[in-house]
Amino acid sequence: MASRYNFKESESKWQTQWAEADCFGVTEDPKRPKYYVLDMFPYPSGRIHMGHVRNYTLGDVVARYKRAQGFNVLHPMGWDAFGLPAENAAMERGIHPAAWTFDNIAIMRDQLKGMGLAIDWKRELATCHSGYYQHQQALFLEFLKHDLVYRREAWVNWDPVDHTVLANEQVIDGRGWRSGAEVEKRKLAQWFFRITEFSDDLLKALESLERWPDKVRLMQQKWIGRSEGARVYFPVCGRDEKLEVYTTRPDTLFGASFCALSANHPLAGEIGAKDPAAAAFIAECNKLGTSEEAITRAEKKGYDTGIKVRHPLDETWELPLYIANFVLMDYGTGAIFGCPAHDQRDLDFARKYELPVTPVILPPGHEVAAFSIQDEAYVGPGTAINSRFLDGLEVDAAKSQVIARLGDLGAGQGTVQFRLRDWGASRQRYWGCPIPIIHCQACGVVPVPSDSLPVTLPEDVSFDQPGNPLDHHPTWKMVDCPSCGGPAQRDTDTMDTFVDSSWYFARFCAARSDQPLDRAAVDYWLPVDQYVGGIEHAVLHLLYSRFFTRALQRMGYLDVEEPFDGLFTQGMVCHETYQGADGRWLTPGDIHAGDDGGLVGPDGGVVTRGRSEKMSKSKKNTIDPALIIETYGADTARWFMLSDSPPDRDMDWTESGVEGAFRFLQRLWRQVDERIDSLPPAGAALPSNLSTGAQSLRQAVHKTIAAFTGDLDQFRFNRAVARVYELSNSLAAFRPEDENDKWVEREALESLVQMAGPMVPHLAEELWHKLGQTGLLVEQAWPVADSSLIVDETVMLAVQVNGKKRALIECARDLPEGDVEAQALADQAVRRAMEGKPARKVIVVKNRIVNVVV
RNA sequence: GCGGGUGUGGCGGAAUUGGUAGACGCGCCAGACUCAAAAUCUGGUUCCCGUAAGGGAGUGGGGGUUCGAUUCCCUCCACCCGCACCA
Repeated sequence: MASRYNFKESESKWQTQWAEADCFGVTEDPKRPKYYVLDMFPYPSGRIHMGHVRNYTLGDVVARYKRAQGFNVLHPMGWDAFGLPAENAAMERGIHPAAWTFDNIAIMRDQLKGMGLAIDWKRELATCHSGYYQHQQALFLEFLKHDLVYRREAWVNWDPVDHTVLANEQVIDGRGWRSGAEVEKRKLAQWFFRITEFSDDLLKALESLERWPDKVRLMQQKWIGRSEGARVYFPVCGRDEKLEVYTTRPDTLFGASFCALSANHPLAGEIGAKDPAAAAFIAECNKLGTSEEAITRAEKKGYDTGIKVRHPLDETWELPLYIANFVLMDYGTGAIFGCPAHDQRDLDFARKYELPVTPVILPPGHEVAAFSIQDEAYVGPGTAINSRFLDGLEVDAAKSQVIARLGDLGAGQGTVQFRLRDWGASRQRYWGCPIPIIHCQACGVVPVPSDSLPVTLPEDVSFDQPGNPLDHHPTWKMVDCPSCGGPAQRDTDTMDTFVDSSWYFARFCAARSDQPLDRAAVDYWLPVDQYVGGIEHAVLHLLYSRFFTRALQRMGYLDVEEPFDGLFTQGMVCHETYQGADGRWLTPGDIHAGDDGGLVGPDGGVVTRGRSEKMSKSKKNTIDPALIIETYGADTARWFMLSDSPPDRDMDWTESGVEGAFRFLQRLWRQVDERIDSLPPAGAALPSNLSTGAQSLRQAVHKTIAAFTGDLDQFRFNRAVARVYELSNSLAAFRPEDENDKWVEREALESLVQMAGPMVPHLAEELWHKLGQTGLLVEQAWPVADSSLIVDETVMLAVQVNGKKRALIECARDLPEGDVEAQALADQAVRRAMEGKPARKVIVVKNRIVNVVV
């Protein structure tokens, strides 16, 4: 009687053995090729969710596979542990953020260990630990020394209820995500990382990231947003001042009919100071929501300042100067010239304020006299008209001509403009890395001396009033100036948590070093060979990390430009959604099948089945991985994660799918269990005289090894899983004819177990030992296919007549074309389909297909 | 609005990158085992006509290139994602 696989016993047993043998602990070894596999480290929110399970299963397959291939594999884990939820927990439940965070880490660490991940836990780190952030503070001061971080006044999103700055991502439809208050724009002194120093580099190097998804590269490219154009200076009438404007269309300069300032432009501020109506308009602009709809719905509005500016190429030509709500302070110079004929916004604005619309670019095939602008601006190519010395030139030629002329006159020059802005990293929060700066009335900004690091967070803080707890703390910020000894104050802001995650991959190389980075270790391990995580970090985290790596290289901390050589972005884990009659979301655990085949809720009410969506608390369609692991085991969860859906696509979590995965693992166990007593011993030599059935099973084994290996290399895990099923099916159908044949059964079973190893490591380890092997499977080299076995001697060729398949013929591999053609034409079904007509043409594709054209 | 992606049986998906469409799994159907159920095993399962042999249609719709198209081109539709007043 076949017994069953006891996953509970087995999983904890092997986890213990791997840990005791320190299988996954690594050190630098220059003699061996290294492979650094990194999974995006989790935020310790409380418990692991299915997204983590998918992410870490994918990374673990790579880590274990590369390890079996002989690489020295670094696969670490840590905690992205600073952030708002900890402060929210403190406010809502009165738990200290540190206690909440460390409790969560303890729970989640156990959960991850229960997944059987091949991780070097000795390198574990948490960004909220002073042992980590002290080095971050040291790096910050290095950045400051190298002028890669600086302080300036900046417009920020201000939540007037919570008294704090919000990141752009925390502003939803113009309102603070927590308070719901309308966000205002305020000017505050903030620390900025000089990411724009590397704009060009960051953009150009995207091309070299061949093992990144195109999608991510494209998103970063758009985000960096390089454009070529010109700075143009418009003299302001009655002032000894010039208005600087950025444009990508200097060729349309003679079509200008106005200039416009952003409401936050310094000149607008000056004007507002004297002109109450202007001030009111500016205030209105600043209140305007930043949400999508607010922007698309907002009417183009302007305020005529009454001031005139002179055209840079004609001092007799005066243009009105407006303050306009659609001009962004963040882009270019915060001021534009308007050319209504060739820009839709400018056209809308010109129509509203009855400004002239002069076409200066003539579309190909049009006559000057017959061409005019109606409701749509013309943005296409053409030749310059109404443009004096530019007339007749194509757009590109006109651009370079006008830039040359502007240069001669000192009225402008060609420039490259980026959309990317410096990274504002100050946060008015408690649970983050303190900025190691002291503000002294006498000395100004003074860095905290390195021997005074770390600047640790005070533990006795209260969250009972809005705003920054560090600022409210009675004593923490009060210090003596390190420079003059006078009374001074600490910077009470903390760093954006994206700073924490911008260098953790490098810290993992020597996680206990007393320096931020250990040069020998980073030189050995970096770059990360395979990074695995969600697409949601396509821009922010992945761009910041690329910037940090460049900055660290410049400062001599490491010598790579790109942190992540290969990037894989996994899809989301989805589940069906359920709603009760009252419209409330119901959790899958409360749903069961009714008698009539429909779904019934907890109270017996009717349940509507909704579309499958990303698992989320709000839709209540989450499945707790802990429950799955408890019921089916970690290997089942891992196996199901890898089956069916390609890893980069969203997948559906279904109960029946999990059960299917569980069934297969049990079947694999049975296949070994039922045969083990009659198998030859482990290590026995290949016998001669195998039956044809055994020979073809051997072929199947080696073909599978070759294909499976290729699939793993390409992240095609779902296909790799299917190949294991196929081989398992072949083995199940196999009947050995004699003792020799049983050698092949052993070979098939051992190969199956080895291939399954990276995916379902506990079961595979168990079976490996059941098969009589003595060492650990994780120490076993990856199987290699015998190339002489993966080529068939005969092939099945499809024969088409006029493109329709009519027959299958079996031929010797590489049979000459003439022989193949003869065999095809002799086939009964082919002849019937040809209806006695002669073949006009016969196409033979070697070892693949024959097409007869009649 | 701009950019990108996806679309194949009841479902998840496969198809050697222009060469036998539907591998593998889920589900379903039938059978075996069982007093029975579960588990397991065997067979079947794109649709239509046909008892069958066989035939026809078929990869979101329409058109094209080709001996041959899920794959390439044009066009339309649906859904998803990213960016969004970027001058």
